[in-house]
Amino acid sequence: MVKTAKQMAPEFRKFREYLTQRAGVSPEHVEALLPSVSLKFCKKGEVILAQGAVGEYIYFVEQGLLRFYTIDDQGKEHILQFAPENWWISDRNNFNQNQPAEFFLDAQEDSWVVQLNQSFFLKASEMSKEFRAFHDQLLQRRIFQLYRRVYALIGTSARQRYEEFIKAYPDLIQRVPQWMIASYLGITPESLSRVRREVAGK
Amino acid sequence: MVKTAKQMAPEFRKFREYLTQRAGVSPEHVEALLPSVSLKFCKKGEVILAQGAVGEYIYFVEQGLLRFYTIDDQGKEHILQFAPENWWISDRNNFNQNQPAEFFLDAQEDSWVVQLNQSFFLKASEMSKEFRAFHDQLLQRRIFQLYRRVYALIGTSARQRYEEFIKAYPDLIQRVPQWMIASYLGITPESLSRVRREVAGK
DNA sequence: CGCGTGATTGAAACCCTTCAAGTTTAGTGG
DNA sequence: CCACTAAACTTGAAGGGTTTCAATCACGCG
Repeated sequence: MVKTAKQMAPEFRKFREYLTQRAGVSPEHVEALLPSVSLKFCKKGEVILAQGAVGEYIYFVEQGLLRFYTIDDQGKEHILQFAPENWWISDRNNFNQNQPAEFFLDAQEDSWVVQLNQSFFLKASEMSKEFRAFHDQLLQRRIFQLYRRVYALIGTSARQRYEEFIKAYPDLIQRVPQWMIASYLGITPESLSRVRREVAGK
Repeated sequence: MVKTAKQMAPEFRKFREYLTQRAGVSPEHVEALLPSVSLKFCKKGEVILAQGAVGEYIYFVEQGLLRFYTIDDQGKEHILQFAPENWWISDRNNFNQNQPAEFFLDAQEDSWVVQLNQSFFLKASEMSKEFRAFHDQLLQRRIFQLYRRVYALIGTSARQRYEEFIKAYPDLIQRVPQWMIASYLGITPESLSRVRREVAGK
């Protein structure tokens, strides 16, 4: 139930851990940075950033699952990214240029997110060489991941993409409805259903 | 002719301009950084980085046009990115993790490229706050551009993708053969030919 | 229990690919 | 500068993968 989840506010547990363990930021630096970020609870289905809005945050997922997507002229959703725990997500164009957001961001599960604004990144980069290097690598890995996805879309079949997906994100197939995975893969739910039957019976 | 182009070595003209004008790096900082980069001439068709190789550079295109692509099991090329003048390109996974490159990089025209290694980026970030901020934005813009491309691939038709392409990169259609544009768009050369006829006669 | 959402299945249609042939264009050597 | 050749582009016909539309089934939740 929603209230329950909300009562158990995670108090930046994962975020703290992430910064120290993965990014290598010293605990002192982390504590110095925490005052300038805020924690937000998002109920399942809540739209965090809407296309056309001007937001000011990048989000880090403490708990739960976000969904980054767009809606085309025919009203069809196209999912660009899932963001489970320990992921960063935002409409980066919006964030950096104060342009209206091109994509939507909403909560696929009840979630806790850390909201980070420009000044957090400026301060963190100023303060910690480790953060700087880590953040740089984070962006580069995302670029790389996206090139792989582009290749999958231009170079492989729906079936191959599905098989890669379940290998890469085995947990997600438990957590999101099939039609969203189809959307992520760039096919219809019907096609995914057929692909799955084919894959199962081999 | 090759020799001629080589004789006219551009001596970091665009690179210098780029760092001062676009990245906002001070001329003194630029001059301090230049000794640690090198200029390389690439003959049309030359493979700069091959899949499986371990490279150490990120490239900035002074002059010419590079092509970033992969080759699938059936020997078919899939172009992930064109890099004309003033573009940065590399197999970033390879660069950062010293992993074997997953993609190929070659010269589509006789080109001059600036080779930048890890230490350049470390020094530049150390030295110039402007470079740091700019490089960060550069990566974020690339991420954004790639999300757009993913959307185009999962959400729009071959025809729409082609029309977007000529709007976004009008110069490239003059400079690369049609079959490469088809490859970039994720369709066959035959399909692109038909799409073009359709678009022309409307 | 009934309703809504998600998953499956079938049949027809569609977009794009494949394969094969023909045409145009561009590059090279004489 | 022409002739020759290879590469690129176009066109057609057939085939395949995926979509669309419609109907049915399964399930969780009030």
